[in-house]
Amino acid sequence: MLDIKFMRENPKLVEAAMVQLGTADAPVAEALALDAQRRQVLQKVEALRAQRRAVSKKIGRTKDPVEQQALIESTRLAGDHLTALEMELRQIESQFRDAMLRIPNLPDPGVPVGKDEHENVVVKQWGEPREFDFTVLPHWEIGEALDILDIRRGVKLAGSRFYVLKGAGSHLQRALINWMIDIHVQEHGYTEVWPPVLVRSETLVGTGNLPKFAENLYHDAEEDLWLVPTAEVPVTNLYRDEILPPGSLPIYHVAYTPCFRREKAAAGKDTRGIKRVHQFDKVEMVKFVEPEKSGEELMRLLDDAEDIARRLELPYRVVQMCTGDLSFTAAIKYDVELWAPGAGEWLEVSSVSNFKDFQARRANIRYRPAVGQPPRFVHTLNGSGLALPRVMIAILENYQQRDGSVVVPQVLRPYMGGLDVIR
RNA sequence: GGAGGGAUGGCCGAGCGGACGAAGGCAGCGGUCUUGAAAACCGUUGUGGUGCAAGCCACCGGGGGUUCGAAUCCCUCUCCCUCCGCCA
Repeated sequence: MLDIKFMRENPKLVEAAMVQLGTADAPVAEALALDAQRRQVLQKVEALRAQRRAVSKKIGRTKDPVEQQALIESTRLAGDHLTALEMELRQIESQFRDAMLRIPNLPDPGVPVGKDEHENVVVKQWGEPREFDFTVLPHWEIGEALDILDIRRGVKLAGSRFYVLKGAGSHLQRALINWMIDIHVQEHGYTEVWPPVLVRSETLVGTGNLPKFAENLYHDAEEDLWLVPTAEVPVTNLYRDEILPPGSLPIYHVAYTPCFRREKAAAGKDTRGIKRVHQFDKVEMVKFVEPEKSGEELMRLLDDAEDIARRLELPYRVVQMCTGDLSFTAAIKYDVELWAPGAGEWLEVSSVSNFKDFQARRANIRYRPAVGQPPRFVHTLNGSGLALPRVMIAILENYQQRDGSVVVPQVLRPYMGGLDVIR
């Protein structure tokens, strides 16, 4: 959520930002009009309430029953008027809030301006794609041949875009999760969290997934609970409606969760393999920091994600999103992409964003800089560290050998009982 | 799932229709005293909205209602506790 005061003072700037984001349909003008209306009605309501309070106090003090009755009669009509106005105010406020919740975050001034993903900027590349002296296979062929990935049976159980890992495939996944969390906790300074993966609507509003992106989420109507699309949702909301005491920041959390995405919009895209599925696993990093620090914290968060790719010795590149490809909530965002030789493409395995105070406003997450000082909104950031199925794809495709076996990355071997080759 | 009891400021806890943004205690902060500290004493301490400002308004778990007036009465939701049932 944007700061309404900032919007009032800089309407042109906000409108211009919406054009850059390619979301000129965002209800900025509507929100501003509702805000003006809201304040107008609010002033009337407050004046009437002040008046009512004064009369009521007088009624309480009046001893003479006749005089008291006269006062009650005189103010009854004003009361009805007030009730009507209050109802109007409530309606305006709810419309106002709804409009505010549908306006995206403003891009950081440093974000390259661009129309869509074609204008994203590759800012870094690490590692050399391996040269193969045999025909490289895509991960689904490698996985099926080794009997560690069973897509057909996954589909039997749950439908398209579901899969089953088996034997060393399952073990590799478990190893990756444990190893990644250990690195982030022991070497990057994060505190581990194991949150619920079913959450309430308010939780999803806090991170910006609702109200706008309900169609991408799984929802249990009976209990009104939602399956999280990422650990970002429960972990960011950990401190919703709280004022963190002085000295609390920065807070770094890392969490593993399964992630659930309906991806209705993506039907028909990336249908082969496990690149785009409805349920996947992910290790996610979330930071809560002071506003002045979020810029540098973003770069460190990005490096923490890259570090995982480097340790796995997987070639990767870092791409900065242009304005047109920025997510709804991010002010600035980088993707880490692993090279997948089998499919011949770069796979997004991490999306590292600074949301500044956008989520903090929605979720009402504040901190007190020092005793006696007023609270301020924190800045939130997050990044995958990393998304499992695509790391799995990259490992299978990069580490494949002529005979169909797959070498286990050095760093994972202690987590796989010393196994060095899956065959 | 069934029966009952609760939710008040950072914490504990009073208030059950008007004098309550809310007694009292604790904690915190400032001060007096002290070589320093403790004790004692005095003072002070919530969040937000709105307005140029003085100020005004809102908030006693959330939302709605009754009333001239609600922390207090009614409805509803959420959460917590006790007992029974069920359960990995």
